[in-house]
Amino acid sequence: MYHSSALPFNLFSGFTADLANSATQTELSTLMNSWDCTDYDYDVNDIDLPFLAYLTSPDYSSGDSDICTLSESTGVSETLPHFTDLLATVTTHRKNFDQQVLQEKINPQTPACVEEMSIKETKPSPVTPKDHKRRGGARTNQSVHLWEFVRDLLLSPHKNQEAVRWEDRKEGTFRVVKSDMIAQLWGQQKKNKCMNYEKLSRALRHYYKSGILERVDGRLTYKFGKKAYGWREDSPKQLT
DNA sequence: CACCGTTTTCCTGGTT
DNA sequence: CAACCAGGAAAACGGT
Repeated sequence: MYHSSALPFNLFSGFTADLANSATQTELSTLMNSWDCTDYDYDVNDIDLPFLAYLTSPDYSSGDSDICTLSESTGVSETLPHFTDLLATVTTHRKNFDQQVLQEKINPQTPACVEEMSIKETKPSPVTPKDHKRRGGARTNQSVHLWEFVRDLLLSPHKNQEAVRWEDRKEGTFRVVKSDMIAQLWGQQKKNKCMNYEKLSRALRHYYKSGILERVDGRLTYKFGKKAYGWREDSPKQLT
């Protein structure tokens, strides 16, 4: 049923069957507590559990077997496209889940955020100089971080629209090709019509300090840092 | 309610 | 001159 090699972690025997059969978040959390994930880079949190469960389900396994076999000679995965697909699948399911949670949180009868959005849209407002000055926003309820968004663009050419492309895939360097486009895409994601590349790039620069991105020479060029995960083509540690 | 992390907004100054 | 880059500062906002 479950393909151990498809998951970016080692799992102990019997774990996956339990995982797939766990009905509630609490059950899943309890189960996860018994698993030591310290050996892996992947940072698992509760929200990932439904997707881990999905990966172990018959639904997932029906069409995908022998994913991510490792070459004995090179030690590198020979079926990387499958792994990329897998990551994309997990990402999609995660997003759907996030949307679902969001929808449950928002009572359609009292659409506070919709109201807020319409205010934002219909009322550019007679701003006083001060009002105009600071109108920040935090991360969205969709829980997608900017760097993950960029990573997903790099991994999903169909969404990408050539806004960003790999400069050196192995090094993790990438280049923003269309700065306006990527800002627009990010703005769509965050439902923020005021997003532009200036602001997006400032947000990217904040990642230098946390190690998610590293500085590299060259305009519009960035590099994934040690704290970034899921972007690698061959990640033996994850494939085990 | 306080605090934290992330992102947004704005800004100044420097570089390509 | 336009487009970027580097960061500081402050604020917004979701999550805990």
